[in-house]
Amino acid sequence: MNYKDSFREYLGKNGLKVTQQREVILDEFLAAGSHLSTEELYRSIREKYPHIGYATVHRTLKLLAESGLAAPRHFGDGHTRYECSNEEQHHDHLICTICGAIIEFENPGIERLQEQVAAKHGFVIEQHRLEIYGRCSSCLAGKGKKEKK
Amino acid sequence: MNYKDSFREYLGKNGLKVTQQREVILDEFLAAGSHLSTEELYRSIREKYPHIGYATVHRTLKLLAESGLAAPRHFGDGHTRYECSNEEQHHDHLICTICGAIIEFENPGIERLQEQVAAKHGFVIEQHRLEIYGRCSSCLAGKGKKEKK
DNA sequence: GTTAAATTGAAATCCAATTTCAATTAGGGG
DNA sequence: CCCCTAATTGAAATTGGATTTCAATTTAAC
Repeated sequence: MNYKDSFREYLGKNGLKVTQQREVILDEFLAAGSHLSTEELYRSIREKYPHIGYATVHRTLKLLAESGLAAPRHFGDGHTRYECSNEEQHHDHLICTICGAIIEFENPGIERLQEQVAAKHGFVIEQHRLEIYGRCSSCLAGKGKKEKK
Repeated sequence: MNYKDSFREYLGKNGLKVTQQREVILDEFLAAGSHLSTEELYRSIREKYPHIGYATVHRTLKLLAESGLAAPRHFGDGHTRYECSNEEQHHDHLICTICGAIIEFENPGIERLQEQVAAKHGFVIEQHRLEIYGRCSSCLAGKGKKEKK
């Protein structure tokens, strides 16, 4: 089942309605690269659909998160960003402190060690967050390539 | 050199002044357990020193962070928390989603794997943040032990 | 002691997130 | 297809922690 159907199903099961705005916002969310902030997605949508308000974008992103189709992230710039929860596998992030690029990665070895650490403290893991901040290869090579993410 | 002297040295080198408030706030910050929010530290200080304002606590914590004596953390409850940067070794956190307890841990193996991941992407690490959220042993055992951190 | 520069603290401001509320829309029932 | 009620929308207002403003005060160099 695709994203649109999943979202419609979630809405239906919860007595919520399928609206034009929600459809548009989901489409644009999927079309835009991941890790967009509410503000960025709103600006992007406003170009084609000037009648859609910021509050609706905000609320729809929260709905997507509740439905499990999107996941909120915080990378320290004060803006909540959302990414698609497409992959079944958990992933973490490399964030460039120069250009803001965000690279996803997976590492089962790290996950395994985390489980060991948790077990040692009698902890049961619900979720985790690993963010590595530094300089990406582009910024290290030609400084000034100013990739805007 | 102890914390107080380190802080005084930092202040001196930067043309800043050693004030009673800054001394008190550093003392209380060191005395209180780590991971206190600005608000929590302010409340704690206010009992003994009602004349010290929130803004001063806030500014002093930022100064401590700039001087390298404290490090700001964000654990998702919307409050900035500060911890002592005493240990030379980097550490990460286990956070209980029930009682809010925060446990520090170190794991060189995880650090090593992070370096490998970064290298694979041509990334140079500046810092990282690993937070593991879950249920601590106390909360798993006697539910209701309501440890308030 | 004098004095300029730094600091303080109460209040104001900032700003993203969130909520309010009147007008509009979805969609089940008839 | 129309009605009707609950859900939704969007502009504006509100929230809340972080930060700044600014007049009064304090530090510390001279």
